[in-house]
Amino acid sequence: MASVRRELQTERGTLEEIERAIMQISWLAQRQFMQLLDDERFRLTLPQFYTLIHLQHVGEECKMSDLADATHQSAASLTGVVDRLVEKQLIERSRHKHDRRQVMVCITARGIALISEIRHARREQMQMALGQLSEDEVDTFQLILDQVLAGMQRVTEYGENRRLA
Amino acid sequence: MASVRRELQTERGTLEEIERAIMQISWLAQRQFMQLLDDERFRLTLPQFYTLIHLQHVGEECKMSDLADATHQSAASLTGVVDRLVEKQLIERSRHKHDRRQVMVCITARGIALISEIRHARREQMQMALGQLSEDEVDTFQLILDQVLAGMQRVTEYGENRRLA
DNA sequence: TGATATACTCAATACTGTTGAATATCTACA
DNA sequence: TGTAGATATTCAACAGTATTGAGTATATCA
Repeated sequence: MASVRRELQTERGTLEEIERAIMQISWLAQRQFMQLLDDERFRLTLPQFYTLIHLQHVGEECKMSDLADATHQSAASLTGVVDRLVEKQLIERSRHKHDRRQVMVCITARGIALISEIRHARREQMQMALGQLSEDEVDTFQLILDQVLAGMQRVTEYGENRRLA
Repeated sequence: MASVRRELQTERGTLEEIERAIMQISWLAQRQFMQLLDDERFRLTLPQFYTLIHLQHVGEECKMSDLADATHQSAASLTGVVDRLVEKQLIERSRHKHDRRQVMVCITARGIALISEIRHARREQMQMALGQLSEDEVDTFQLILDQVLAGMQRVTEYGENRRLA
């Protein structure tokens, strides 16, 4: 941590370059993925996809509020997203057995199948994007990405804590 | 390129991990940045910001259709985005001198100042996200990111070419 | 001059995001 | 037991953005 701080003070270029690159990649990645998801086979939006994939990842039924936290959406907008996924029969809504205030959501077999199709379609794009990297670079990249992801999750938590204060 | 293809066939885990990490980082980065831009000081949306920052980057007036291409938005939605930026006096619209069909857009001093403020606010988040990386890792990360960005831009171009065919 | 191409905007519709209010249900305490 | 307060979710109203296709203005070329 200290090393980056120091570098930031003395030579601010690299960090700004990375910031710029991450922003551009994020924007581009979302745009490209949005277009892929708009294909007639899928007809999903980004929030719908990220909601669906989280449900597939946890593998069991999930509380609305937990789902909202995990996908970084407000409970209010998640309601609409879930409405549309239920309509497409990709997920199912139910009530918690004991606490009937809680709405539980679960991915269907159809939802799992769709995600698998999307991942397959996505692979072609990823191969092209990462095609110029050597094997070593791919490995290094993965390690660094994991750390960046962890760092970004810290930012989110910090922001939430600060909001409470 | 060949090396990644080969690895994909033999051991598909790494590439999928990277795919997952890039998707998560993109989603998270956009969400976090969205919240930052929603601050009362800025009140911008993501499309508005990326449009503004492209205008600042080119530094001179820019045709609507070029701006749409560069920011990966349709001409139709860009019209609305530009409307709102003009309303906030962050950019200005004018007509091309010779070809009066073309609408030219240019960032104002106020727009430049706002971007500078946003960058400054963003820096805190980035420091926290990248804080765990060593200096070497930061340098390596930057080099790899540039290649990934180039790769992703190839994907976009490929997609556009294929759409024409 | 008239036909066609180009550049952009507009209109209708769908989805997502925000806020704050409304509803239902649970919990705890007198 | 009954009721106040906490919790979980939805709803309603509104703004922004994406998509499509139609409409308008201007330019170009025969």
